[in-house]
Amino acid sequence: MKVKDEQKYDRLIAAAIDLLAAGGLANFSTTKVAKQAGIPQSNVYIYFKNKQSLLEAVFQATVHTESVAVAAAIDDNAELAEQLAMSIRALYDFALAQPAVVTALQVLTEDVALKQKFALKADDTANQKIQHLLTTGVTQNILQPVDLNLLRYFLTRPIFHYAEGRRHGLYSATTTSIDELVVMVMGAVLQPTPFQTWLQAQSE
Amino acid sequence: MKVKDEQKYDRLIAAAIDLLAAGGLANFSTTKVAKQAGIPQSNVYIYFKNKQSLLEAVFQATVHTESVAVAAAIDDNAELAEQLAMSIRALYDFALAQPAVVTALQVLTEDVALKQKFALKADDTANQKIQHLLTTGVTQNILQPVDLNLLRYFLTRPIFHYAEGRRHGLYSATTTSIDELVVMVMGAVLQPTPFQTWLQAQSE
Amino acid sequence: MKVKDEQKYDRLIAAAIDLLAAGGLANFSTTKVAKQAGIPQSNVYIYFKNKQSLLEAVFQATVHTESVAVAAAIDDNAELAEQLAMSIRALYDFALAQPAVVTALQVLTEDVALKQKFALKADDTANQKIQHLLTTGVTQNILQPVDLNLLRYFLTRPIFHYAEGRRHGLYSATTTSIDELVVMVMGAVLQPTPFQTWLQAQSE
Amino acid sequence: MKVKDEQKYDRLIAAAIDLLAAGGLANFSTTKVAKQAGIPQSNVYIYFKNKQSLLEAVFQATVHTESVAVAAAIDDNAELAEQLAMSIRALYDFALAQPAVVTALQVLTEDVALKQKFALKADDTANQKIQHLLTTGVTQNILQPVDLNLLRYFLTRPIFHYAEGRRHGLYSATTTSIDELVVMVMGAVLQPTPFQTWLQAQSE
DNA sequence: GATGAATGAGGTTTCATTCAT
DNA sequence: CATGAATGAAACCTCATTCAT
Repeated sequence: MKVKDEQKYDRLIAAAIDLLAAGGLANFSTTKVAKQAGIPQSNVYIYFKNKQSLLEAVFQATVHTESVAVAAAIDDNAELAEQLAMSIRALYDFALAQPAVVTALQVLTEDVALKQKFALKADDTANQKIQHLLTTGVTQNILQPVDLNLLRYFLTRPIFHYAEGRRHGLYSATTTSIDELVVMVMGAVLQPTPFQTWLQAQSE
Repeated sequence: MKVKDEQKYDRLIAAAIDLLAAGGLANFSTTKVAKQAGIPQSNVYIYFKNKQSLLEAVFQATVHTESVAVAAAIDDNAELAEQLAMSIRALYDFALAQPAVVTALQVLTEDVALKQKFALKADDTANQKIQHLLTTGVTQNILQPVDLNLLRYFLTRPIFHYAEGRRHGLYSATTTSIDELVVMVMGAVLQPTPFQTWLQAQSE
Repeated sequence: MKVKDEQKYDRLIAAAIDLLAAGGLANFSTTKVAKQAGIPQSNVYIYFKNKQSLLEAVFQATVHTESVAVAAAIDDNAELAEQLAMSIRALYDFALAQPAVVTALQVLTEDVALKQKFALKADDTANQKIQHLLTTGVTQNILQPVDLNLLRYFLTRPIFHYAEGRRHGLYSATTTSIDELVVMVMGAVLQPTPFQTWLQAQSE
Repeated sequence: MKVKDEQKYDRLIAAAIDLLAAGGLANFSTTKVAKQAGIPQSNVYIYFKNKQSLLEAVFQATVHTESVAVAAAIDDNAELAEQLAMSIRALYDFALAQPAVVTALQVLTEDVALKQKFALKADDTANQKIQHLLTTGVTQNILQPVDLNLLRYFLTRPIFHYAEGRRHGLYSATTTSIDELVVMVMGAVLQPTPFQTWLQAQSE
């Protein structure tokens, strides 16, 4: 089942991302993916076992792309809180640069029927780095002592939402800036005292 | 579109909610809705112009139910910050009590293809009450001075996410309590100083 | 089954004519007729036994309207050939004045499934007058000695076709005038010698 | 849309022609076509993009068949007027030999909703030949100086009408012969003088 | 491995007609 | 008589998946 022509494989993934971003899961079909990729319909089943399997691959690909973009933007030498702020801004930039990837990822993550069906690849180093950042933050009493999934939720979903809102004109830089969003997210994930500290560091 | 037999209308809405909650938009069909409601499929078109129109009705119904539940739980005499905290808890209770309604609402709100296609009914008084709360909060420099949509996002989505996580075992009361979630959300939406004030009021 | 509210009856007929003219039999339905007439769907079955019966009534109505218009325009004192020419021009004027009626009639007459299912009302005096004209013409060796139906075909269909062509820009007055069409039709229905005579009378 | 199994394609076209001839556009459906062709309904969409596209293919096929039959019967060495007379008789013979093809073509040509939606294939040589005949006739002052579409109308529709009338008993050889029809059509399309000339040539 | 063909199920919508009120 | 509701059939079209070449 694996990959003779890697170029076609990639084209299928890319087409699937575009399709998901444009119409959501409800309008997603192997037929459309193949057409968009310029590949015969039945070829989808050479590269993927079935529709579900294709979606899983899309999930892995988008998570990975996003993690890499975010991890790359983090300065390891900065304060932990500052590293988080950086990750938020990086995610925002990424969401503006690659809206389809982000939207596709959101579609897949949000879907009721697929929820938690997808297992994250354990060996994604970029992903691990971010995970490590959170663990450390909790241990050092900088971050709220809650489940990492919840922290991650606050650090991603609102940013996706805001980025999409900006792209579609729901938000504008004047009514709601990215700086304000960063403050809000930091206010949620940081413990009160580190939050104050971080705020003062910002205003200097 | 005048409806005599309101009972069937209601059954269709209820069936649609259940279906959306169970399978998302991708697995939603008028055929299934009708079957679930125990009604011939073509009857759906007596009560609704088309599929889209049915979804719109579901949207209105779920928004309304949720707004009512939340608005009812708010004590008008409490401090504004405290009213917000109440609304968060009310929303959480509602999400646990009526998970299907909340999930259906989320499915409809989150969908790429439908996004912002649905117009909120302007005359929903429960909804207006919450909107008013936010406006006042911003004017009085208690809430972050951002677009009301973004405030509302923070005040709903994370709660839905957490409630669903609790229901599915992703979160448990010991690793992450609702109290902690309330603090996080308040940290996001309140301005730093009112946040501090509110925190102290909590610990007393 | 017959007609309490004659106004609604007429509205249904008129709506049916418009519908047939706009979309042909393939897009004709009792649902659409009722909607166009602003009348509840099920009311169609008060005024007409069924769809077929409604179409039959439309047929009678359109044939009658057309016959009256044509018959009224014929000068009984003119030469027989000239009377025919008048009828051609009258039909053309009528087709331009009431395109929907003419098109609906054509749709009904041309349809394979209905063909010759409709019996012409025998008591239509306007219709009888034209029929009489043709009989006389054949008897007097002015018209070609063929079946009256065929004469009538030549005296109507090409005119409908031309009128519609004019309305839709297929023909224009400069490339093909109504005068030329009259000559062609007269050339078809008149016997050669009367045709020559008629032609000379024209040029004087 | 490349077709391997041309046999099924042809069967679909043939089934469509029969269906159109039997019931007109109003009773035409892909379901029925498929059933008549002995093929699953969804297979229609392997060979044709949609219903409209199937009808277009039927149109091309019938026009082509008819043009070929007519063109083949024309003796290039005969007088132009005589060639036209030949084409009329050829069309009549064709209409008797292949009534379904002719009726289907008429149904498609006459329909209000489809009118002028179908583009004639420019590369149909048989069709071109007839068109050339008409152009020449007009240039040489043999045919009436009108739009070619109108000439073509007179040279086809009445013949179809007559042939169908014969088949259904509306006309019989004794009341109205094909010879008489030829004279009528020639009287319509020829200019008066060539018409006289042609008539005399006939009686010799 | 690649591809066009095949297929049966399912989806949305419209319809003609009937019925109860 | 008028009308909204009801219904089952049928229409068009798309899909996921399999198969033969």
